[in-house]
Amino acid sequence: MIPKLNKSSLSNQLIKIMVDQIESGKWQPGTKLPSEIELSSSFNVSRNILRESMKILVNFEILTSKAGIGTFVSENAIANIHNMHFFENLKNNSTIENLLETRLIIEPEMAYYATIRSTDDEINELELEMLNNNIKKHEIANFFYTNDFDFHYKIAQLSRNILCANFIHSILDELKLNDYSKFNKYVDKNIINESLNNHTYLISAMKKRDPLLAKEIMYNHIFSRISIINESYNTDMLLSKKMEKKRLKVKDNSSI
Amino acid sequence: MIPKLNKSSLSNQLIKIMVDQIESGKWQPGTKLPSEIELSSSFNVSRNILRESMKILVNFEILTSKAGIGTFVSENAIANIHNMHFFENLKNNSTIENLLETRLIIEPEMAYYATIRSTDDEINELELEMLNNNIKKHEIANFFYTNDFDFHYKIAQLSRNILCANFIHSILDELKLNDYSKFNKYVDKNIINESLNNHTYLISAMKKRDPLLAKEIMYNHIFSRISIINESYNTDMLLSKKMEKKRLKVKDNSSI
DNA sequence: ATCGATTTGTTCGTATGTATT
DNA sequence: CAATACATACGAACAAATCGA
Repeated sequence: MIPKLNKSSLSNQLIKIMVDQIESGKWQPGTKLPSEIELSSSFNVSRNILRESMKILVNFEILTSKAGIGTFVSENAIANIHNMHFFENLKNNSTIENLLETRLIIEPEMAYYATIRSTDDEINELELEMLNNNIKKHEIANFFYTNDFDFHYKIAQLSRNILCANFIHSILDELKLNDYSKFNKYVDKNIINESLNNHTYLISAMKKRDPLLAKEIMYNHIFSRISIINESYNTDMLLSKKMEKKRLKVKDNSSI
Repeated sequence: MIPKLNKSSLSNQLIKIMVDQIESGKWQPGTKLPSEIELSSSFNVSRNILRESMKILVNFEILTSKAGIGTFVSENAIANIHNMHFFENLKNNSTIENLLETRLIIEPEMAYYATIRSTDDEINELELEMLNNNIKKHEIANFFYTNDFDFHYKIAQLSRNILCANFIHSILDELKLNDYSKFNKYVDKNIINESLNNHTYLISAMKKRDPLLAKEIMYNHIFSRISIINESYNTDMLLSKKMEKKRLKVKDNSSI
């Protein structure tokens, strides 16, 4: 039941052609394009199909159309083409190594900023939701990971850095889609409980308003999770990070 | 000569409506939509307009169309809606504080990974380009910032983390667009030279294959740049980061 | 200020190719 | 094979916005 590949519809080909025109500098930012009728005849397609392609580029703000005047290459077309490529890579070319490594880079900082910027009420609410989810996971282990991602996304939101929060949201989504099953394969009760303890520990750090501790907990939390997957896959992706870890002085967690 | 706001074209309204349908759960992932004819008549628009809207959602992989079968809500529609929102926020709702803070979060790690993953040839090439750009900047100070961004983007590329590299690329683009002039306003010869020294220093750390040093240099480099802007704007955005800096032990740079 | 030319925005009718039954 | 349902694609037309004479 695998559907055929799209073999690139006409409008997709048109998009590529037009983006190439801009990237190659033949269509400079600010210049006015030929009219839709001219373009459609020169591309040898109907005006409707051309419009469908242009609508997508307009949506990315690579082109801008003004009724009665014409269509222009937008002033920041190149930046928006980068954005489009970024978006495409996020969907299609993201490896699990890249995704996990990105979490390791960003999420500890999210914990840091969440700790210094969230209100007491927000922390309490986060704790409540976590406790509720912990109860649920004892019933259905599968649900645990969904909630785990939720917890991480909420931390990112509390950081007040919308960009990074959105980025992490997309990263977590992508992990859910690509490797949800693989994640679950290597999970047992002990790991779940360790993960939950980390969450509890992190919240306590936030309550103490100790951002550096929160950052460290988040780092170790994600790192240990990656290590499990890493060992299972027997890859060497994070070997260097492991070396770094030895050089970090890790605080004593026994106080909790 | 300011053009009127679009007052949301028909297709834009349609996109919003359809995304709402999916986000609210009325259109579940995997379900088949009514045919284009039915939809266009129930939305009271022509088929072409409907198709223009659907093309955009198909492009985001929120919907998928199969000729002869129909259009479906894609299985990972919600994730892709997040991506779409992420993309919109990146374009429209990114503040300079968010952008700069994101650089401070990610770029030091990019320097870290670039140091352990780039080849000797790549480092040499980077150095050559930097030296060439340094000569140029002495002639036209304005060009300096473009080249500065280029340098930072190349470091990110060398990290081999495509996701973060793309992200940083978009961030840098956004900064160029939004605040290029403001950046330049507070720049004098001394700052440019300090910046150049940082770049040289960073490359030397990469050559020594000292990732932690590279990371620290990058952090301090971006931090000091932000501080300049920060002081000029007299905001308190990075107050907490300043406090943290006091707690970091900074290596002695005199060896260079 | 009106008119006409140009261009995008929108609609309708129709034909074709593809998959299901 | 035939009938059906649907997306894909084309062409002609009108509406609305804009600009210049």
